[in-house]
Amino acid sequence: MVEQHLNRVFHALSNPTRRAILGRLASGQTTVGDLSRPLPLSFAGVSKHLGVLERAGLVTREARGRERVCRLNPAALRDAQDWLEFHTRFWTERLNALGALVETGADEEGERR
Amino acid sequence: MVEQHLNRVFHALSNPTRRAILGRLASGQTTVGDLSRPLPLSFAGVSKHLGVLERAGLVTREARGRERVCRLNPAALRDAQDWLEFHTRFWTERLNALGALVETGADEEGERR
DNA sequence: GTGTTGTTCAACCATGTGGTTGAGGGTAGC
DNA sequence: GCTACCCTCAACCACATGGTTGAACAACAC
Repeated sequence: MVEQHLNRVFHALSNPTRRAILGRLASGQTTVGDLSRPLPLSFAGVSKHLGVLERAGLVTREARGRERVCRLNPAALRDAQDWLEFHTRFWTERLNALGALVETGADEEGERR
Repeated sequence: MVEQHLNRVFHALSNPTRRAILGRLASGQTTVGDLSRPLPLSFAGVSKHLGVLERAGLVTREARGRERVCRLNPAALRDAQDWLEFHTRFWTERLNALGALVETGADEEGERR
């Protein structure tokens, strides 16, 4: 269900630490260790954040020896971006149309009473 | 601070009820009552959600008599959309570049060890 | 005035979140 | 084998979230 996916992606993005992790990952794949080194967080804390990002489909973790290599998956942002793009465009057009209506004397408020 | 704003917007969008409210609001301004009527939620519950959306700057509430009229503010989506657009583009380009590197025999993994 | 309606607020509850610590499982190095 | 390292998991804590109910307030209707 796409709704569920949107929930997860938006929630994942709502945390600055997780956005930082994504930013870090954008400059290349890394291990969990490298990822957590600069963060003011415990190892396990970072691992939890990665879990959230992974459940949202934004990153993948893959075992390589005793390390875990983390990679970005930009495709997972697609749904969220589509949602935002559609709605900003749609809303803006609607609001412009309403503005035009008001200017011509019609009263939009009647629509909802 | 834009970080703070992103937190709030993404968090506001991470809830399906709130996205439904936004969708409903896209077809015209409404009162809190009209908004909560079709939702399987108490009046106060909807009011709380509106508080979250308002703090994120996504909607505005304005008193009109004893009612509160809710309106969309599409501009507040701008930051979130910009963030997403920049990152999807940036990530995708990076990943394509890495793919090209790998194909030419260079090993990107050396970058982070 | 009284009563009704629209809305918020405060208090509460269950659950989720972001963080910690400590234990433990694999893997690498010797 | 042993030890050291990378990482996850389970348990815990404080606090936020999403929901409820009931009280309160402001404005309309009479």
